[in-house]
Amino acid sequence: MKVTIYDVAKEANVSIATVSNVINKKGRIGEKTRKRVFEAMEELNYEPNVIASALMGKQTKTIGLLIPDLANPFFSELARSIEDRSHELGYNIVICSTDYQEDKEDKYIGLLKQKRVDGFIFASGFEKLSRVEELMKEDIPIAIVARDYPNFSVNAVVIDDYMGGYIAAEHLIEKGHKKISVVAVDIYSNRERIRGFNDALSKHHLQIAQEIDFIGEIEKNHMDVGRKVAERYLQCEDRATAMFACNDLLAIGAIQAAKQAGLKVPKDLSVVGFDNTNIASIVDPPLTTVSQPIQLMGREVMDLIISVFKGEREDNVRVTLTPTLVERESTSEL
Amino acid sequence: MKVTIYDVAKEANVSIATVSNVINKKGRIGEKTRKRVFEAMEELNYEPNVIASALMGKQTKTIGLLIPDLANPFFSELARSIEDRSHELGYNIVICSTDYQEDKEDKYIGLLKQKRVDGFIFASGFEKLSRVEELMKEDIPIAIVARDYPNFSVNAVVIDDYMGGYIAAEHLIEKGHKKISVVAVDIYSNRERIRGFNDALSKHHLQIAQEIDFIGEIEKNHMDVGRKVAERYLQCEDRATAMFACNDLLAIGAIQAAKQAGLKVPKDLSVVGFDNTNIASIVDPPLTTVSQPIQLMGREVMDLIISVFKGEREDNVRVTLTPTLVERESTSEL
DNA sequence: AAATTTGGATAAAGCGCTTAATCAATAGTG
DNA sequence: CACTATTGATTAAGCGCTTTATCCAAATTT
Repeated sequence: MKVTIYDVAKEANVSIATVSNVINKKGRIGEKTRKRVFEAMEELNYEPNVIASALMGKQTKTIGLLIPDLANPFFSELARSIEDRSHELGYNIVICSTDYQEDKEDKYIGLLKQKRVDGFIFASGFEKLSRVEELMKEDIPIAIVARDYPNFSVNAVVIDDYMGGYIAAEHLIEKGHKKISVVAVDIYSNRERIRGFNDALSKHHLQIAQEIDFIGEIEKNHMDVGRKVAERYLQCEDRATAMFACNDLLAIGAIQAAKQAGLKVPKDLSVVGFDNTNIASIVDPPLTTVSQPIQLMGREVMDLIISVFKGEREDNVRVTLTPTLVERESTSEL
Repeated sequence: MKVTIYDVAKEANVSIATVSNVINKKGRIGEKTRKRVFEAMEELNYEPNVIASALMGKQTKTIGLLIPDLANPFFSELARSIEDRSHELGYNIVICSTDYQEDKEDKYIGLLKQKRVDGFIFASGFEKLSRVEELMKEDIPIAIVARDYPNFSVNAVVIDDYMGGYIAAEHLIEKGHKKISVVAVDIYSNRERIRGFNDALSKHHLQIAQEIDFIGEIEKNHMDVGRKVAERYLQCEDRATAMFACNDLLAIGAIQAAKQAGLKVPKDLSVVGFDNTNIASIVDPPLTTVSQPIQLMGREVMDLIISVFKGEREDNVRVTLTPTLVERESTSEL
């Protein structure tokens, strides 16, 4: 049988209340009693039942993490960094991949609420705020990462997407490019990146070479999207000499399309990506890309939600991190 | 305030036992009462508290998944497939990355036991069986995936590593290669793969060109390992014309080393990888690799552990899946 | 010496649920 | 019609813990 607090109490000749107090470092306990209790716990190999204490209103020490797709390198790296920090702080995370589908979001949130997770971290991919608002109304701590909701007061760790797009553009402009097109799927952060990108071009009296060609549905495989879109761009006469892809996967797809069309990257076409996932340095040529500080984001968002638990910090804080350009070999002078 | 089973009972004018019974489809309940209870639940927006029912000995509907590193594509893809199946079956998984470190394994197993997960899935990376045996002694369901322990009776979903190595060798031999070296880190499945590889070579009166050069510690970054090892191999006179890398990351590292040395892949050096992760088709040239059926493995291991919960299947089943060779462009005729 | 404080422990209620035991009322049987 | 089954619902105990109120004895104060 599982050993309970009763067994420990009996073994140590004290009441269960005392054992509980020893464990939680609460109330006054004599030195010898404390020692006896510890010995009894050791002796019996006692492991407190988190379930039972959660039922009494304590934390479950578990946090729900919703991401679009765990198999996507950006999110698995982000999840890993959140995981690391959560373990440091004594929490576990349960990860759910939503595939950008609202019914899945609903289902997972429901499941996790029933399990009384201490809070939720939402990573990107949410267009609708209603669910978040609902949770906030129920006083369930939440934090958002890698996704900004301007005009909405919520705990969030974000990067400056606008700036990310801006520096991508500046890089390309510096290299002398004038005809630049954009590869993106239509989600919020990309719209911000494009806005920044556009503004940088405007400043230099340039504009995006082609109408942005969003693929209808947000397909699971961004690489295919990148390839298809880039193919189309490359077919038109007077093609662009550079492309800005709103994430690394899209960029890689674009590079593949270029290669297939017999173009050399970066000689014939420069490509800059976004995210700086591990694969950016794996591909050939290594990708010039706007780097998101993934490690830092994970740590920050975890710390943020923990501080909410503790009531330490003012609620609804927005932490903005800055992206940086990592220059590798997929871009060159025109 | 959170709405409880008591509120529902009062609203529906029945006892809490009745509410519990309609929720769990147990005992006899009249049609009208059932309806009234459902209406009350709907009305009050009732969500059963999994914590409380877990305390009564029911499942937590949560499974612990231990993997070496969530940021490694093979494992994040595997985790994703396990996650998908677990959701289909109404479970959640909590993922822990162990980095091949025993103290982390211990810590996470302890944490998850306190949280009363229904079972554990161990994915690869475990050299020691003691912890697994301990859990089995405590009657905690476990299953192992992507890691074989021959001579040990445990629920496991594995691929035939020996065969994987074997077909890799045959492929290279067919292409006319005679001088072949092996890139690997020293973990169990790799030793099996190499054994199969070796046997295939022997059958053709060949042998591995170079003493296998295991890097001491299992570094986090397999790509670096692959690069370093391959560099060393390529420096020696009479270098091999082909390499077998025991996973895709190692293979990619090897390819990078080859490129750096001014060699063309596959013209000057053929490389075959192992795993067939998503990155295999991303890199340039696309990787010829031994494919593990990741989707299937995830699904099978989940189904396996569930069947243990239900006592449906004989305990300690080993499901062996077969790897297949996916030929892409990193290998060619000599 | 009596009154008060205090350090150290306990009894008991309750968290939200499940379930075995029980019971009331109706239906079925000879 | 008396008696047993059957149906449908309830009572109450208990899962393993936390916590508040309470208590007792020894130490301190007056």
